[in-house]
Amino acid sequence: MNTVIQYLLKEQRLRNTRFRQAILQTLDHQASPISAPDLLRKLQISGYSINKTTVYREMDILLAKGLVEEVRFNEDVRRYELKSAHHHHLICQTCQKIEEIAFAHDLSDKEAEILATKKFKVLKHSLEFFGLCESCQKKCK
Amino acid sequence: MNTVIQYLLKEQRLRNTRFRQAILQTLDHQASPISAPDLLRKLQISGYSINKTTVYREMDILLAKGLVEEVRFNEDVRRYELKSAHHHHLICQTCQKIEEIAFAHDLSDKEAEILATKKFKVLKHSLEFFGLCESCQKKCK
DNA sequence: TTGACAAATGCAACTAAGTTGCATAATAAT
DNA sequence: ATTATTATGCAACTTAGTTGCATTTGTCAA
Repeated sequence: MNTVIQYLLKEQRLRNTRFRQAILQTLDHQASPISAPDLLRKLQISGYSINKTTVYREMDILLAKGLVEEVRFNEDVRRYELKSAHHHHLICQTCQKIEEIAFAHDLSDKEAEILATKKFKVLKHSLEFFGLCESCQKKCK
Repeated sequence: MNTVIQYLLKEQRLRNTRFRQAILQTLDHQASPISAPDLLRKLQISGYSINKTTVYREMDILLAKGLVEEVRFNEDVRRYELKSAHHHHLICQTCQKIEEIAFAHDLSDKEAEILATKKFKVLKHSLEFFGLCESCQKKCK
């Protein structure tokens, strides 16, 4: 299995279980953030007889250890992605396709301004764009 | 009751019912976005014997008619606020206090860039800041 | 290698948000 | 007042997420 993942587990003192491996592998191969229910289904289809409690608890652990990041779009579910470079998303409101964007836009000046004027210490932010992807724009014409 | 609300209802051809009035008044007096369950509780405490189905359906209607806006923080509930000037929020991760910020930051250049490079037409965005409010910063020291 | 301890897992029962179908009540226009 | 339309209540439902407790599994030291 992925040696980077192996290393991260060692570093965080997390046991190297088959489910944890499978979850991290799946997240790694994922092009966009996935929800716990989707992850569960995906793993079960792949032959793992894993329980939903395990998936939810695992996401909590990985979040706490800083291996994954939680994002939330305009949905009733939380989504997760491996923590890497901080990025944002384009969410199509028609076909629900989610695309990541490497975002050059820097908000640290803004966050400094918020601290100065509002005395609020920003620890993280979320910035997501909702609209129409290229193919859905064409369909709507 | 508020004549602005009255006017909006006329304009949108929405019936002027006591529940709709109460919901709009409540939203109007709200300093930050409120969830449907909270809104329901608030109305019931105020003496309205209103059903949760009504509240949920009402929010759908007001959303569709463009009278309210839906926002979502890192929670399992949707929140609603009267649609006015577009603004963003500071959400304290310790005491959960939510503050609105009138945000001078303009993202339309960014959205134009996204259209040009990604062919994605942005219809709306969400930008929220999570961190520590002034008093929680002091407590954590 | 083995034994012991801590971490991981399954199961069942639970909470809470949000939805739906259908019957009834209230509103607005004529 | 009559009528068509919209709003509402109720009950039953779906789904995400949580919790307590019993059991299994991984890790590490002896």
